[in-house]
Amino acid sequence: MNFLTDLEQRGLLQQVTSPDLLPLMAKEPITGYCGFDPTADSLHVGSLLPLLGLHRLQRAGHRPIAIVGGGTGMIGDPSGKSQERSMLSQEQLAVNVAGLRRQMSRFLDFDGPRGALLLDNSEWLGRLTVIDFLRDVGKHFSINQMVVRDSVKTRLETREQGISYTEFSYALLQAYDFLELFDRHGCVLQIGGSDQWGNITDGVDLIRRRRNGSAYGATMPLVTKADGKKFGKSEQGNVWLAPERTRPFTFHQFWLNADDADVVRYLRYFTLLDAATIAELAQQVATAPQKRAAQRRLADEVTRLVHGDDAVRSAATAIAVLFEGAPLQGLDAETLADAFADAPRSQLARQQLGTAEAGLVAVLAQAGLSPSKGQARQAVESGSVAINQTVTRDLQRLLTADDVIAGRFVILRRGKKTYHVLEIV
RNA sequence: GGGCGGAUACCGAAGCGGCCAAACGGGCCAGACUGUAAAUCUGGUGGCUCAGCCUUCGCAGGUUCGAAUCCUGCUCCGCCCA
Repeated sequence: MNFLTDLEQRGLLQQVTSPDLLPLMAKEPITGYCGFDPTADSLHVGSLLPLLGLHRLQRAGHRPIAIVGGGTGMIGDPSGKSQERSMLSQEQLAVNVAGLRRQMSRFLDFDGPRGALLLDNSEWLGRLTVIDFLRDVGKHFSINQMVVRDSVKTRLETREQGISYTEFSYALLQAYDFLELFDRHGCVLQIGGSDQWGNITDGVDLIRRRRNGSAYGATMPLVTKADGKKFGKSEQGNVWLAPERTRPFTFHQFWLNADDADVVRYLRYFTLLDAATIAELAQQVATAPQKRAAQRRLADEVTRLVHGDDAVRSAATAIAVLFEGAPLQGLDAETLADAFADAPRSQLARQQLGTAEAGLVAVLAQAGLSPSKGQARQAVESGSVAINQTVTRDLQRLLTADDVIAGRFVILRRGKKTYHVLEIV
């Protein structure tokens, strides 16, 4: 399917710079790019949209280029930021760039005639001299126009924060990136979030002025939530793509917990499922919301894209155990450790089993499941504490060898979903 | 500089000599319900060796059998007057 039509049908097309782009892309394969800021060593779910954008571009027969902004990352994009960015050190930047490259490579196919490219713009920005930049790029930009741009204007209006000359110049560097890619790789398209519109059109304009060339831009909408909260946050904070930062299970849960009002849109945005499949799932949201078929599919699909099949299977096991009352006893140590990978863990000496040190109340407090023994006691009395998924209200309960499963674990739970893994050593 | 009012548990806010670990509301935790949801209802919310004991009501000292409550000094915060 045509790239733009696909985006449009998914509600992913916010703006396009020119109607000429659609026929152009229908006629021949083109090269398009998207840039990613290395502000951290991992992307988060918000970046999935542009990343999948490149993936869809490639699927539609075009060549994608992903840029990791090693150069622009040293400057900081003022778009959508209410205050001046703190500068990253060179070393941190290098670490971040490497992290992003690793993640992005999952989404792109680097082989073949339309193999993707993964570039770092410090390659050319690092070589650019100030004088050349001011003459060749700066000359084409009007301060008058730049100061009325929202990203700049809001910062100019807030007197305390203001904007530095450095960040003010960011748009020019991004425009220069586009020009460079146009020259080197014949890249004629830039995609990005809707907050990138201004930066993208700057590039398009620069290419026209310097090369008399035609280049295009397309933006995708900001992801919103029906309840008005910010997308991409879980209770633990940002949802990252890096498994070290956000465990695959937590990642899976993030999508599984999508609101009914959001889930169909997310299926269109974040999966590669076709329209018919999504329509069918939408039907199920309407008729049998309690089954959450759409949420399950969404979570599985996105987790598969980001973490692979194994992560989807592990998540299924963990869900069965954590929420659906599947027996723990049959599980081997590895599966068990995996299912509870997110849970904090502590250790208990095997010889303490059956002694006062292994008293349930004491262990709960020590493990941090309850802030104090007094509260641990209340939790036990109220029936909110379970050992290996079995509720006990016995304040005198001692953990014994019989409680140890898979040879070395005791799974403690307080409330519905606060777990702690006690490892017997 | 002078006058007045205030400082209470995570937050807001009652209490003004014993019945105060401290009303009430919010938040948070848990239980029921449920779709691992929302709403609702119920319970809990200083610590412990828990029918008892210990430490808390801005800080330090005092009066009293007994103080969050009275007195003195100090710190900070509001308002009013110079």
